[in-house]
Amino acid sequence: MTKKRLKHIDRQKQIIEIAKELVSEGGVHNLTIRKLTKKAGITEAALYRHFNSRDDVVINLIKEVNEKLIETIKSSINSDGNSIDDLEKILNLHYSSIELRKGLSFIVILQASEFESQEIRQAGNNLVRSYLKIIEDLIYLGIKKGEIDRTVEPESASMMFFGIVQVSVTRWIFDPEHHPLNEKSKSLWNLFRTSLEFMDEDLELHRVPFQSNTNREK
Amino acid sequence: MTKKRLKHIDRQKQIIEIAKELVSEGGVHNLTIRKLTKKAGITEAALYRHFNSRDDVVINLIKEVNEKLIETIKSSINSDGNSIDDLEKILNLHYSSIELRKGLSFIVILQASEFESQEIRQAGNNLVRSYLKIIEDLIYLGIKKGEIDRTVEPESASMMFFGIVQVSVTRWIFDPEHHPLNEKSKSLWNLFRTSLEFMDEDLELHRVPFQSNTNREK
Amino acid sequence: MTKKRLKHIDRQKQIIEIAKELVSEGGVHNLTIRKLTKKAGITEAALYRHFNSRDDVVINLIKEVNEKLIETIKSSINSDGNSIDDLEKILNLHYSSIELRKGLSFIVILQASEFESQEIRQAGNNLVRSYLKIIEDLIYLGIKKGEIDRTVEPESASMMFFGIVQVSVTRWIFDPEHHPLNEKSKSLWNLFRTSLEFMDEDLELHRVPFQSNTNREK
Amino acid sequence: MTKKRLKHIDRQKQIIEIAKELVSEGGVHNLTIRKLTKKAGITEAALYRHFNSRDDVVINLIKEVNEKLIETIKSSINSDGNSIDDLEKILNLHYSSIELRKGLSFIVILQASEFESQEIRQAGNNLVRSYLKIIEDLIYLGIKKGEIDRTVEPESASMMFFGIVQVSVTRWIFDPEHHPLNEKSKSLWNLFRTSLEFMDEDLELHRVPFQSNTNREK
DNA sequence: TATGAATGAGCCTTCATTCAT
DNA sequence: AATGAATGAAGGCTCATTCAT
Repeated sequence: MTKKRLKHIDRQKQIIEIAKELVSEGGVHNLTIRKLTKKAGITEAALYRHFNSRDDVVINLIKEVNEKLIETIKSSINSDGNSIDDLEKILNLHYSSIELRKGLSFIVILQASEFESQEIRQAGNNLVRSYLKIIEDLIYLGIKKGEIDRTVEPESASMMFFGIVQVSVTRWIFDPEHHPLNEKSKSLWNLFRTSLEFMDEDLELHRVPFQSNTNREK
Repeated sequence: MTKKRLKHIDRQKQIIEIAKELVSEGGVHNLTIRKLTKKAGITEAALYRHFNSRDDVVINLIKEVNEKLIETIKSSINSDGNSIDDLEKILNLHYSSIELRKGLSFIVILQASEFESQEIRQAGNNLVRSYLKIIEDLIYLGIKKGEIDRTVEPESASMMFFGIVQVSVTRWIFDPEHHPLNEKSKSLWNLFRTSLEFMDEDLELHRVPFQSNTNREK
Repeated sequence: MTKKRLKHIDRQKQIIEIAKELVSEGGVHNLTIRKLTKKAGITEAALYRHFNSRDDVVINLIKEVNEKLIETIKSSINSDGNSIDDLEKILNLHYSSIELRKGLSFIVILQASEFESQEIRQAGNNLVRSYLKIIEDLIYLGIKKGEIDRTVEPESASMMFFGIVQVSVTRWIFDPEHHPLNEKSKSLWNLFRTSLEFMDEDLELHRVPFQSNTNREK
Repeated sequence: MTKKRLKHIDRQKQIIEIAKELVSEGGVHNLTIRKLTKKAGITEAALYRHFNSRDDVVINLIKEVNEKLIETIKSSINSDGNSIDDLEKILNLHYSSIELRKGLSFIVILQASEFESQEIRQAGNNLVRSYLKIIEDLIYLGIKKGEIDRTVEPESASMMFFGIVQVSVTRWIFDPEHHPLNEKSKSLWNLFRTSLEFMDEDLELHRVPFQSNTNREK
C-alpha cells in the first residue's frame, strides 16, 4: 500500500499501458482521467505532470501502438523468405490470441479514435499510413523477387490486406464467437493470396518463381 | 411559431433521422439527448415518450440504417445482369458522394457502436451479418451462373468485400483527401474482381496448388 | 427543508441576488458555481437551466446592477430642483449605509470585473458609460439652467464625479474605518461643487441664476 | 542552457518583476505560482525558498510598487517650481504611454488586490495612504507658497486627485480606446486645476456664497 | 540547496434521466 | 402528448502547497 514514487518516464509508460487497457475495454471514451489515475494509483492532478491533457495521452498511446506494431512486424519478417509467407505471418500475428484477447489490436484503437480531435486523427492517420507503407514495401519486394504477380499494384494490395485485418477484427468485436483464427479466416487469406499469385498472362515467366512455394510441383 | 405536434410514429422517424446526422458528424458520443431534442424542437423529457432511453435510440438507428441499406442494395441489383457487375454497383453506391459527404456510411455508424452496450452491439452484429449475407448470396449466385470461379468461397469473398468498403472509409475518415472514388480505389476493386474471376482458365496449370482445398475435383 | 421549485424567472432573480452577495463579499472570483448553487439550494447542474455559463451570470449581474442603479438615480432626481443638489443627492445615495454595508456599490462590482472575459468587460463598459451619461446630462442641464458655470465641460465634470465616488469606495475598502459619510468626504464634495459653480468672468450674467441657491442674498 | 543560479535577493527581485507583469496582464488572479515560476525558469517548489506563500509574493509586489511609485514621483517634483505644475507632472507620469501600455498603473494593482487576504489589503491600504500623503503634502506646500487657494483642504484635494487618476484608468481598462492622454483628460485636469486656483481673486464678489463655510474671513 | 513527484480541494460544465404539472 | 425544473454522477482541468530525495 505504500505509494510508489515513480520517475517521470516510468510513470508515463505506466499511464500509457493503462490507457491501452481502458481503450481496449471500452473505446477511447472509456479513457477518462478519473479511471486512468485511479488505476495508476495517483491523483488526477498528478497525471498532468506527465501529460498535458487527455488528448496528449491518447496521441501518445497511438504513437506507442504504432511503434510497437512496426517493431513487431519488422522483427517477424524474414528478409530471405518468401514475401507472401511474410504477409501470412503478419496476419497471424494480428490474430494471435494474446493480442486479441486483450483487444488491443491497432485496429481497435484506430477505429476508436475516428471521432476524436483533429490532432488525434492526425496520429491515427500516421498509424494507418505507416502500416500501409510496410505492407506495400513488402508486396513491392515480392514483385521484384517474382513471388507476386507484377500486374498487382502494391498500394491496392496493401489496402486489401488492411481490409482483411479490419473486417476480421470488426466481426470479432460484434460477435466474439467469430474469432479470426478459425478456418473461415484461413480461406479469407487464401483468397487474398490467390489474388496476388495468379495472373494468367506470361505464364511461362511466372512459373519459375513459384517453384519456391511449398506443396507444389508434384 | 406553433410547435408541430407530430404523431408518435412520425416523431420517432424524425428523431432517428436527426440521430443519424449527429452520429455522422461526430460518432455515437455526439448523439446526446440535448442535441437530439434541440434539433427536433422538443424538450428533453419529451424524447422519453418515444424512446425508452438513449440506447434505445441508437439501437433503432442501427436498425433503420440496416433496413435502408438492405433495401437500397436490393433495389440496385439487376438479377438478370452479371453478379460481378452488381458487386461493383454496390461498391460505388457506398462510395457515392452523397453518402460519403454526409459521412453516413453504415461503416461509420457500425464502428462508432463498437464500444456501446451489449444490446447495441447486438444490433451492430445483425447489421454486419445481414450485409454479409446479401453479398454472400450474390457471390453464390455468381458462382452458380458461372460468372465467378467455383473455387471461391462465398463467405470469405463477402468478408473481403466488406473489408474493402471498410478500409476505404477508414482511410477517408483519417485523411479526407483520400476519397474512395479515385483511381486507386478502382484498382482495389480490380484486384478483388480478379480474385473472383480468374482461376478456371489454364486450369491445368493452376490446379495443383488448390489440391489442398476441400470440395473440389469430383 | 422542502425543495422549492421556483419558476425560471424567479430562480434567475434569486441567483443574481446571491451572485451580488458573493461578489460583494469577495470579488468576482468569489462567485463560483459551487457557492452560488449551494446558497440557492439547488444542484450545480440546475444552474445551467437558468444561465448558459458562469460568465452569463456575471454579465446578467452587471446588467442588473446597471438597471437598478440608473433607476434609483433617476427616481431620486428632482427635475424641478437645482442640478447641483441632485448631484449631491446621488453622491449620498452611493454612500448610503445600506448599500455600502453590503458592499454592493456598483464601483465594487465594476472593479471586480476588470480582468474577466471580453464579454464581461463589455458589460462593465456599458455600466460605466450609462452612468457617466446620466451625470453628464444632469450637468448639461445645470449649465442650461444657469446653475453650473457654462465653461464647465459636462464630460470632464461627470468623470470627476465618478472619480469622487470611486476614490471614496476604494479608501473605504482598504480601510473600513474610512467611511465615505464622514466630514472629510463632505469637503471632497464641496471641492467639486466649487469647481462647478465658481468661475469669475461675466459675473453679472451668473449672478441671477445663483438666486435660486439657498442661504444667499440676505 | 545552464540554469542561472541567482542570489536570493536577485531571485526575489526577478520574481517580483515577473509578478508585476502577470498582474498587469490579467489581474491578481493571473498571478499563479505555475506561471510565475515558469517565467522565472525555476521549479514551483523553488519559489517557496524565496517567498513563504503566494500572498507573500503579492504583498511584496505591492510594497515594491509603492516604493517605486513614491521614488518616481519624488524625483519628478521640482521643489522650486509651482506646485500645481508638479501635480500636472505627476498626472502625466501616470498617463505615460510606457506605464499604461504595460498596464502596470499602481491603480490596476491596487484594485486587483481589493478582495485578497487581510494582509494584502493592509499592504494596499499603505499604498493608498502613502500616495495620498505625498499629494497632500504637495498641496499643502502649494497653499503655503500661495499657489493654491488657501480655502482648499489638502486632504480632499488629494483624494480628488487620486479619483482623477482612478477614473481615467478605469475608463481606459473597460474601453482601451479611451486613453487618458487625449484632450478630454486634459480638460479633466483643467477642471481640477480650476478648483485649486480660483477663489481668492474677486473676493468681494464671491464672499457671499461662502458665508456658510466655516473657518474663513478672519 | 534545489528538484521532481505528488496531493487534495476546487474549478466550470455536460451527461442521461426523473417527476410533478 | 408534452413541458419545465431539477437531479446525481461524471467529465477535464488548475490551484497553492508539501515532501522525499
